[in-house]
Amino acid sequence: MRRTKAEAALTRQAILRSALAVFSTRGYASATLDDVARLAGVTRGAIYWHFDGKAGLFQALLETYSTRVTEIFASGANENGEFTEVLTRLVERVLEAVETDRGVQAVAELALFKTENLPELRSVQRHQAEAANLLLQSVTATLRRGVGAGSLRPDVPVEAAARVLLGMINGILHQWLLSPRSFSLREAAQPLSRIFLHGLARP
Amino acid sequence: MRRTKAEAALTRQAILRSALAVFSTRGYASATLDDVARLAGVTRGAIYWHFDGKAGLFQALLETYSTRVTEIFASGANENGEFTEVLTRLVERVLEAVETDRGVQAVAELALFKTENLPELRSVQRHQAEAANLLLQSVTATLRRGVGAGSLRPDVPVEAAARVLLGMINGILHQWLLSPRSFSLREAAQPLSRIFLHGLARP
DNA sequence: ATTGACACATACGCGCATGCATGTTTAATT
DNA sequence: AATTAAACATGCATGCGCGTATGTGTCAAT
Repeated sequence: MRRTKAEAALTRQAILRSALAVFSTRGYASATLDDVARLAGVTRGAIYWHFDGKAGLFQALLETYSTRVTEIFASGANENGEFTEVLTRLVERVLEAVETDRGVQAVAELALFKTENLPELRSVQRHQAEAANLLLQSVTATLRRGVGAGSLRPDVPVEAAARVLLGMINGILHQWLLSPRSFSLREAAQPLSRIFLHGLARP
Repeated sequence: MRRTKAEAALTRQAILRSALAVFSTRGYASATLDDVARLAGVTRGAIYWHFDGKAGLFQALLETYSTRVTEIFASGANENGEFTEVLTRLVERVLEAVETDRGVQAVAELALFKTENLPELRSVQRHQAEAANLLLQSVTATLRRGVGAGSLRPDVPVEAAARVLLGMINGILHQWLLSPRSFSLREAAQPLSRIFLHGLARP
């Protein structure tokens, strides 16, 4: 059954797609590799060939979509313009990505709020924690630049403010993900993140 | 081995304490009833006598501590005084409870951010969702009263604002719980929630 | 004093998903 | 054309943790 390389890459993608669906509906612990395989139209043997067991599949899944989110953040942070506007747009970008892209949405749900701490997922968790810390440092630096440029009040505790800002995004995401999409992410978050950022601005 | 009623209640408490420790370190899925039993100095038989299996134990654990949190919320919401002050104090109360009480802390971690959606926990999840919705309605009503009393700007979207406020708390909690206690909850959150609430107040 | 229920301990069976060790076919290499 | 190895499928062994059934000793009541 040796398929061509293109076919192999295709089944790999199919496995990843199935894994996304199964993991996000059943959760990691309850999901079985057999479910993933059958949904992809293969057997567990294919999974063990392409990935390093269950944990390896999960990690590969997270990496696939986390790069997309980091791209969004990186592109947003390097924009120029009025300071508050830049951050507001950044928030909007991220939330829009989550709201429209089902893949990003499911992965965000898995990585942020369903992080089951099994021993086999230790390395995955460390990876996530590093990414979160990097993001915090990035936002902190952005706020610090805002203070330096004089557009924010000098007495703003930048790191704490960055935590609150990210926490706000996370919190909104949490609310939106667990309630059955009862409200629009952007419409709810945009004016209020503006309020918060406006509170940081110097009078 | 028929212990007296007092002794039985004691072992029940011991089981709950052990369950809290084991579930919060290993997570629900990875935790085993044998670990819980051995930590409590009993066997699995005792657990099955006092509780309805693994899911029942988990549910009982959550209920034990969730009542304490709802008490805090209820007591805070019925205070009177300047509107912004009341809400600020409420936020502070909740965060203080989480920061000081290890039990509340661990349960918050389990219930909010490690909610593994196994089929056996469906009823638990529904219970949590109901509680969250009730809380949202409560905060929304409080904000609406603030608008009615004229202390908040009339154009504030109350429900969205309530979501953001709760989301902010959740987000901060999330940050604080997963990072190794690298900052003080109250010190970080208090001034910034004040900023947000001040932004809602009418000029 | 005996009985019965209580509060567990012990023992058993059971399913189930994982990991690995093989087949088996076919594409690529020479 | 023959050999190699890729890309899986299949089968097997294994362990682990849950649920329950049953034992067992002790307290309370008659």
